[in-house]
Amino acid sequence: MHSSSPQTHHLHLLTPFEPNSKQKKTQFGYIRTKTHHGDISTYNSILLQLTKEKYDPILKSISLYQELLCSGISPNTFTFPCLLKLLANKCALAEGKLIHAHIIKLGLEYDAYIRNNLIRFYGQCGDISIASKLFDIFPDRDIVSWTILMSGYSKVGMFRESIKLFIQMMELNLEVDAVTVVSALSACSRLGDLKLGKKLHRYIKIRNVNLDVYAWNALVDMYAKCGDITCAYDLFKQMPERNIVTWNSMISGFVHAGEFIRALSVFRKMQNKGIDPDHTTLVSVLSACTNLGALEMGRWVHLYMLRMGFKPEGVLGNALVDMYAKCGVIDHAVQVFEGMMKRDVFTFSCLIIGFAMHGKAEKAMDLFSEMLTAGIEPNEVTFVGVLTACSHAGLVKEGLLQFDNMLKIYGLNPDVRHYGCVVDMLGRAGLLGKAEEFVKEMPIEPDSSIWGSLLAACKMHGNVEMGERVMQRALEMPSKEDGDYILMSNLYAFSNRHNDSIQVRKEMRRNKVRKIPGCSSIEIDGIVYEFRAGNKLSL
DNA sequence: ATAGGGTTAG
Repeated sequence: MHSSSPQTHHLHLLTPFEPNSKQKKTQFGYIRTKTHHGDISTYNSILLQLTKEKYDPILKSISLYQELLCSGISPNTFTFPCLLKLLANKCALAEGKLIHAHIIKLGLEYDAYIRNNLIRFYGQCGDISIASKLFDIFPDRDIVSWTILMSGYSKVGMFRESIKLFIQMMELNLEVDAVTVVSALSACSRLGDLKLGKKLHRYIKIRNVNLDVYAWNALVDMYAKCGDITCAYDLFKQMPERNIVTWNSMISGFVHAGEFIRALSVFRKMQNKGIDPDHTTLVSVLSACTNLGALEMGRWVHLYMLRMGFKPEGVLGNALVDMYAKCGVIDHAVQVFEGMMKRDVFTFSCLIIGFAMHGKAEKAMDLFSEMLTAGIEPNEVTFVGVLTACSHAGLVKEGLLQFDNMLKIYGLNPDVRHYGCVVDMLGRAGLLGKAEEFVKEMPIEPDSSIWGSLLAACKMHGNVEMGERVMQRALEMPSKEDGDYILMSNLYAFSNRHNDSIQVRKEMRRNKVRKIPGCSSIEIDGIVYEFRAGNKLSL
């Protein structure tokens, strides 16, 4: 692993700094001392301007700094925050360390702005240990230092550490503001720890923190991601001001909670308020459509995108491919896929799963090869698609090989989904003994879906003896599946053991296992309605 | 003149 940044070639520009020398030596020899931009404040304002540019003007900023040094001008406390911000955005760790040395040499390391920017710089560049060390030795850390370090931890996925800092602030009774609160809450969202989230919320109320729309959004998101969608929606309704992110958080919150109809209903409310959806909104809306099989609504999103000039690229493109693939219009999924400029592991995985689900195993496997050829590393989900394809096509040998390759070649640990695919594959192929053996030797605890697959295989091949054995194991599971009873009952019936068949049905009723009420959705004129068996149509 | 925050797919 090489840790050298791609900007290393600029390093020679940053020669050892001597503020008062008239000439600067670089690898290219002596550079004339000449002021191009006047005094230090002019340089600073140009640097500040650069931090606001859309593109990454790292070359420009470094050469500007270089020019400044060569002009014999001393950088001051206003120079470095801008410079560090520019370098942080590019993760130019090596250059930043040099700048850090310059800062120390100039004795500017005790400036609060510079210290905080250094912490931020190291945090952004992924060297969180340096960031935290700086924070620790910083005598005058303020609320900004705390927040910056919290963000640094979150950036590298150390959410517990991030929240630990907030708790420390609570214990020290330090002032917290809306920005600090956002950092803590978003770390909590990522952890999905509702208990912790509630604790933070209580503290926010006790301290009477003045919440702005960012903080409200973070609260809504925290409750949604931690599984309390009711509370999230209550806060959403009572918050004083909403923006597009608020709506997006609420829609994605409902999607996350599996409440797809309510997600679309919030989307409709958003439109009624005249708020135009952005990319993020459409991704969540497409996800809801995918899960509902709401093809017409999905098509509408696609048309809307075309009308508004939203390119089907990146996350949005992937969501569109997924929607078409799962809603049964595989040809459109392929069209969108082919129209995309860049395809990543998501794009490929969506289409591979799509092909596999449509019984097009060969296409799925071809696409998998194409993906590998393109140098895209597969992940766990890719293999769910690959194994599903093998299972449906009866490609047992290939499937077992791919299952083996997961860990051997790609270092991916198979989870219960993958084991389920293999059981399904062996079972469908009639290799019941092998399937049972495979389940016995699984390094993870089989769940009810595994037993279900095995039982389905027994039913398919009329193996009562094994079916009884499997059923026994299925009944040991904490959640009894109605499908298992029905499979077993049908297996008996198929084998002319009608009394046993009736017994199983009776036992199912005795154990109060009911077929889960059919819950589905339909679209009428592109409006998605949900209905449950026995219930009235409800929006 | 300079520093900290939110939403997105399989």
